[in-house]
Amino acid sequence: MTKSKTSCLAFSHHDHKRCQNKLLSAARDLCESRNLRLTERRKQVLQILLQSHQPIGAYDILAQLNQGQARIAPPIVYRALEFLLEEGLAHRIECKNAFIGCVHPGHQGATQFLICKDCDKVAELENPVSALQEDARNVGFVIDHSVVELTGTCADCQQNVG
Amino acid sequence: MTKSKTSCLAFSHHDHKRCQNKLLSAARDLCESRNLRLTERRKQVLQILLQSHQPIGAYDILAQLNQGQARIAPPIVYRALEFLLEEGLAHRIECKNAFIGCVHPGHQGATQFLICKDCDKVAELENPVSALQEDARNVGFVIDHSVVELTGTCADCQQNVG
DNA sequence: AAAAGTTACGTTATAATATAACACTATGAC
DNA sequence: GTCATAGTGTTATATTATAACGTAACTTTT
Ligand SMILES: [Zn+2]
Ligand SMILES: [Zn+2]
Ligand SMILES: [Zn+2]
Ligand SMILES: [Zn+2]
Repeated sequence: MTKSKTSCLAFSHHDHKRCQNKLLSAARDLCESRNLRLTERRKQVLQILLQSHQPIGAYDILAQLNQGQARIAPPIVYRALEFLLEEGLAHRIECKNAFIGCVHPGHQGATQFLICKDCDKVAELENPVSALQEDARNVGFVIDHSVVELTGTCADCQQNVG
Repeated sequence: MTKSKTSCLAFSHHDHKRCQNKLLSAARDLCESRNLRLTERRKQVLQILLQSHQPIGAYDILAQLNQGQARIAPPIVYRALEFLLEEGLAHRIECKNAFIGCVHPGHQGATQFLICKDCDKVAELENPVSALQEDARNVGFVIDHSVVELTGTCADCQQNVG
């Protein structure tokens, strides 16, 4: 019960400013502990990802970075994203070609996403996909990476419409 | 056991020519029963998708269609794909931006894919993602569409390497 | 069968997403 | 300081996808 709530951060009302700060600081700690550099660029991109629990496209990130007089190019964004994805500080939402900040940085194992098609918020779960894993094992398939993206309507949005 | 084997067509040695013919003919039946037109174009694209159990990109499909003197353009392919996806005769593999023929046309419900990163073959399963569905229900999320793509190494490819 | 309505196809142009290749700069190790 | 490496910046281009508009083909109605 408590677990579910925690996992579904995106769909529960919370102090998001605190949420952002906590995640940013967790990212700093994680990088320090792994002897990696959370450079200014990487931090900028992570902060943009953490602005909301909605995924954002690489070119939208780029646009935000270029809001001032800066004129940087796509590779800069993609490289920062590459770093964040590798370290598990962000995730790629395949069905949207977009990216989102990880809400439990440092976690091990696979992640699943609940994507609301109405408010566009994305919640991150951490269940084992047990039945599938068993099926895979039965046919001798060794899972390396999983993409589990469930699109639908979150509780809030159901109320607002129906 | 038998179920698993059937589901994992892509990873089991089989008479693929027969497999193709069966699936094409199933597609014809399905369209007829739904009063839909499996036009020449749509059939062409489906046949290309059914050439193998590996996903293929829209532009590769286009290239095949343009092998003769034909010079058709992307929208034609995307429209045929749209039709096939809507009718469940093909699937989109999100993590590859590619498409694959459905191996059990007419099936109801969600599908999961096992994607071998070595031979690139894709098997289609039909399990309910029960644990996840329960989690979703617990937070009041109503699932509409699911993307489940497990990338790894198939049994054959494990032998060939390790 | 002509007219009208609808679905599918074709073409052009362009949008949106992503990467290759190469040069420059900062950082850490010695 | 020199060197090696990792990170950034820039240009150009590849890859994937769709908007917009016109034509052709099938269906339904009359
Ligand atoms: Zn938050
Ligand atoms: Zn919602
Ligand atoms: Zn086959
Ligand atoms: Zn394989």
